[in-house]
Amino acid sequence: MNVTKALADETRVRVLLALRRGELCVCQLTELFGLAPSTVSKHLSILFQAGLVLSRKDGRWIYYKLPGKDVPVVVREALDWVCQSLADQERATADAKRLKQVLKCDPAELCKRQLRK
Amino acid sequence: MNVTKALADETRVRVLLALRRGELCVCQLTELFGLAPSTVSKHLSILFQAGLVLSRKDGRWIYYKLPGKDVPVVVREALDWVCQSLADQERATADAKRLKQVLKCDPAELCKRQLRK
DNA sequence: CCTATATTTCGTTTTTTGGCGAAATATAGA
DNA sequence: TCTATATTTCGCCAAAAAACGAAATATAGG
Repeated sequence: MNVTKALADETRVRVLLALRRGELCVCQLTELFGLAPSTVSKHLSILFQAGLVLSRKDGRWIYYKLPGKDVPVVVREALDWVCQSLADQERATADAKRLKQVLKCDPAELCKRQLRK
Repeated sequence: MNVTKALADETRVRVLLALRRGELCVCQLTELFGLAPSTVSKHLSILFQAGLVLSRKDGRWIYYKLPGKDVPVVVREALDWVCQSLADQERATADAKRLKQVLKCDPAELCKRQLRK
């Protein structure tokens, strides 16, 4: 719905930057940020409503990714801005590093780990 | 400080769009939005901290304006995005119309009117 | 058709933000 | 220097947003 409000939360910007590498499922993002799955899910739904991400269901997993070129100009420009201007901030670099570790794990393993908490 | 948070509030985006025409003082913006002077002042300080506006003191009046080209890329791109993508929304057009009326009044008159409330 | 499990939805609590009015600050002009 | 006044700062309250855990939903695989 509202793009500016969707971008206001730091976690949501971090999600967008993490998705530059390619699609990720909820448990991978949950692991990356160290938040509760329900919290991450909420953030994703806000990004989705704003048109800033797309989702794809694959069995029990739901993958989120950045949209292609066929989106409203507001969304396209917003994403370009985030990716170009906010990408080289401290937090983003740390996330990129941590994401590499997360990607080494099988999503199923991540989910089990999260259940234990 | 934080550009995304500064853009999250609708009033603050309206301020930026109103400033496209040129500088405005606090009482003019106060009149335009129908909010308390202290509220408008707070919004302006948030925009200022984010680097999205500049201010100039002229006697008892303080004028705010959009910055020129010599600002960080994050700020420049954000402003371009707001002005290009958010300018033609219903709210913005109504504001532009109302702003013309406000500009007809002497700032001193506006301030007196606001004191009476 | 069960069971396990990935994600979402819901209800609640905590934190953040936006709003106002009153008081403080600063400046113009008598 | 005194007064009027444009803006900001401060303290408070209400509304919005973020976080969590528990319960609900949906699907894979026995």
